[in-house]
Amino acid sequence: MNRLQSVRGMHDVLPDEAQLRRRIEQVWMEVAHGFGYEEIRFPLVESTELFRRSIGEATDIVAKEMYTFEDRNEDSLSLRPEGTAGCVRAAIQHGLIPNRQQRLWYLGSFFRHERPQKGRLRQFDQFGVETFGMCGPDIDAEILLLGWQGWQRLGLSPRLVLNTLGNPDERLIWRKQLVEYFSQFESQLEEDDRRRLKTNPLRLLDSKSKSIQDLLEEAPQLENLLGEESRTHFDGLRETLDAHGIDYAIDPRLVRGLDYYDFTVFEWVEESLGAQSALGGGGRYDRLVEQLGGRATPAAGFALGLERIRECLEATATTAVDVYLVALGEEATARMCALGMQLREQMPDLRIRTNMEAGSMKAQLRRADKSGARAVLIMGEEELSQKSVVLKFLRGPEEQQTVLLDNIKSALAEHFAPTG
RNA sequence: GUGAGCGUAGCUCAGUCGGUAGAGCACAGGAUUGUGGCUCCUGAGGUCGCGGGUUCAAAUCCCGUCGCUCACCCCA
Repeated sequence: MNRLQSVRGMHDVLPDEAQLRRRIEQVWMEVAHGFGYEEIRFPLVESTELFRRSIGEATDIVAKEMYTFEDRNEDSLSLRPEGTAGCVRAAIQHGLIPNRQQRLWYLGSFFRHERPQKGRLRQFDQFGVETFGMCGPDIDAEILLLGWQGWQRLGLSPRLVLNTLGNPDERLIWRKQLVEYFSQFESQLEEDDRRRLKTNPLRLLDSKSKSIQDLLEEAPQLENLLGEESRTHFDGLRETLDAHGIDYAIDPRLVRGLDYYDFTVFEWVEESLGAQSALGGGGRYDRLVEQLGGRATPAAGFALGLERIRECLEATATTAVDVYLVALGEEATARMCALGMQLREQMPDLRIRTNMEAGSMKAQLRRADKSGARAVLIMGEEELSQKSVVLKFLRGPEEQQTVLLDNIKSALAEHFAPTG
């Protein structure tokens, strides 16, 4: 019988790392909160149809990376591979969209059946924001400012890469020109690139193959096809970013792999991560709401890969408790347990760990030391009869003292100032 | 889906020419009875990823498989 293990590409998060993960999540939740965004939660499973219609049939995500299955009613369901589709579906279903502005954020797990590697898991966590009902470049700028504040608070400074994909008409023309251009060189193209030329020619732009990169030098540029609206939008976004002193680079080759983007697209990139270097990305998707059955509504958003962000941060986990409770003998153990409950009620910020499995004084103090506790309370026969407890400090020069049970709260309060 | 490298104790790793396993850290107990950390002693802990093959004998050689890592691909 094989030893049970987690499924491929789906990792456990152990206590050391969990703490850092929680910090990252907290930063983003607080930043979104501070911008007046509201939380939304939606299911991990949706009908497969939803993802086909939003992300696009031809994308790799839908074509070969989804966890798709039939349930007992023979309905085709899929584990969500990204957040935007489900968020939009939920917003439409509950009337969150028409005739108003909406700013939402979400946090959760997503699933893609890809070959795992650094920065790429089959189950991964994302934080994302989606906004509806605002068509100007100022909302594009706002979500970038929101992101910028998050990076600041985490002490990171990923490179912001920006591009515009124009409107669908402009893009269609560009796409045709690209296909024509690359078709001349079809015989020189590698198999992957030839396939892309057929199915998703825009993706040739970010191909890593040398031949493509060389050919791109002379390839038709979308910039030359952009109309008034597209230009004004992009310029407006850039002005706002400049006004806030936010650094960015324009990369005309940034296209992204989901079909629903228009106008603005962007990524935050941290090169040191290796091949999977995008910490997050997003853009504007003005057609998606209508495409999914809602009233036409402009929209913009982004998503961040929490595991990748974690990779950039040092684990400085401190799982230390504050106070460790040591007791000798049955009666003292029971009395100490009660004292612990009392103190947790009186001082809810304190982390108080009770010794289990008895053990000698030596063993208990050793566990206290390992727990990282700054102070320990000790109760034995003597203290029991005196209605007192020994307060001993493990980390500082303070002498240990015997404290009456009635005074223990104030004695602790002297050494553990309430935080936050 | 493709390619390369790697799977030995909880962790990091050693293991020669095939002769059925070791270290450090971590863990538990002790060094005169109720005081942690440092030191010393002792102990516990291993289906050598899994399955098959070759052999008198496999952690070691061969095949398969699962997993990890990195890259392609793709994206967060």
